[in-house]
Amino acid sequence: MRSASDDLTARARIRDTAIAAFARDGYDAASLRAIAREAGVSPALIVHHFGDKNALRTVCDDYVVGVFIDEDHDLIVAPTRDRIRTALHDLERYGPYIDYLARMLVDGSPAADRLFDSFLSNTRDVLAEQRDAGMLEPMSDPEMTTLLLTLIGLGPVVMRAQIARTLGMDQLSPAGLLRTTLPTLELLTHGIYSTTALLDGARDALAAEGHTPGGDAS
Amino acid sequence: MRSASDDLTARARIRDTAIAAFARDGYDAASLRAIAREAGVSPALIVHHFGDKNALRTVCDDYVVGVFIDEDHDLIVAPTRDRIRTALHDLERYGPYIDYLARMLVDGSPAADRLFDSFLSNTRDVLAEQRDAGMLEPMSDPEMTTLLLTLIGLGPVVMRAQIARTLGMDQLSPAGLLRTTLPTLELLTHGIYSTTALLDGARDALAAEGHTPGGDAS
DNA sequence: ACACGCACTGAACACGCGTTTAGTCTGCTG
DNA sequence: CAGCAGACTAAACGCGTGTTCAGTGCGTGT
Repeated sequence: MRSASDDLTARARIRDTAIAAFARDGYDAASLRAIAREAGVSPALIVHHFGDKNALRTVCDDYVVGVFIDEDHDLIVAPTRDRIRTALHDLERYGPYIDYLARMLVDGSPAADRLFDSFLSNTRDVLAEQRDAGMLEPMSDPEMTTLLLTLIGLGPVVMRAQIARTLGMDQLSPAGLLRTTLPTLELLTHGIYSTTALLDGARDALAAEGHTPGGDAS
Repeated sequence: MRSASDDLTARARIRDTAIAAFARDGYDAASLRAIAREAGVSPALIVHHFGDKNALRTVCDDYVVGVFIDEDHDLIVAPTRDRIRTALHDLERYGPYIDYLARMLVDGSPAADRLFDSFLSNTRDVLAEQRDAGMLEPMSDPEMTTLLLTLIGLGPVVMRAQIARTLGMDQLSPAGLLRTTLPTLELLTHGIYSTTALLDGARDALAAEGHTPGGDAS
């Protein structure tokens, strides 16, 4: 388990260890001493390389953000035939950082904001692309729908542990992904309701509240 | 600000203060001393009443779980005309505990498991009811869809801060709720895709992987 | 060979933490 | 009134934390 990381510089090894520790235990509960022990260095060396614990966190944040932002990844929406394969491949690449990402998103660090915005605009781009291709239903509030879809993509990431417990398997394992794909796509293409009664009712109710629909039905 | 809680017993005041502090700062970062100061008591009194910090946490967990579970609430799925009103009312009731709930769900405390299971089975019940009423599209994997819908309901709760930042308003405010309702219902009744190409593609791809659909198309 | 720089360490420091202890005050019960 | 019980506190204890400090050893350039 150590041989793989022996060739890394101590600085990189500390960073990787810290990312794992922060993801596993949370920022507060992960002590410099524990990280140092795990990385095979002294606590003082961490300070020597990074300044202080908070700076180490920032470096980890930026690194993880880089992993998720660097390349164009459509992790979130609409896997088609070959996308499924790439998703399975991406698993290995993103796997170690998923839990870190989850903690970032709820802790509300500045880096998390950047990341969320990036996911959001990625969703927006994919949606625009699909709209141009004539694949989309009209929607009353495209921006809000974009946000909604981003949340739907991120929800499983953030609540990964709960899903794993419920499902009896990791949703981010190959098997879990396969099980998730079909119901998700069904939801996105049919919705779940065969009647528009609920939607119509809400439209009426909102109109009665004096609410005017937000966007254009493109 | 204190007059409202002066009539509470010290024990209840400590519990309420602790819930707010845990929600705001997280369990680790919220110190007994800070909670005590905020509640106007000595740290020792907290120990006197609750035993230790972890027991205090358990009491808070149970209390919050009770708030969300006690009564039948369909916070998650399908607001229709009058449900919108009750949702707005529920806001005040659940508001103070939303952030606490969010932290529970990602920290993975045992109480969170109970809560998640309760939400899940609530979603399942609502779905079964609607299926009996003939309102639902057929779905290939009902249990997985139930999980998906629960996640969709909980996602905005857990990532409340990100949404508020993106939207420029609290999504759990009346205005935010109104803005969210319509796009959500649109998604649930139409989906977003006007073509079944993506879904069909995924079905083919999954079949090629040797995957057989999970549930019955009821 | 020497000196400089840099990765690195062990020991210590101050601090805040959860918790304990010993004790005070108050209100009730006999 | 005595005495008990329980709410409540000030002070202290031990500990683990992030951080600092003084120093060691090694590799490199001169």
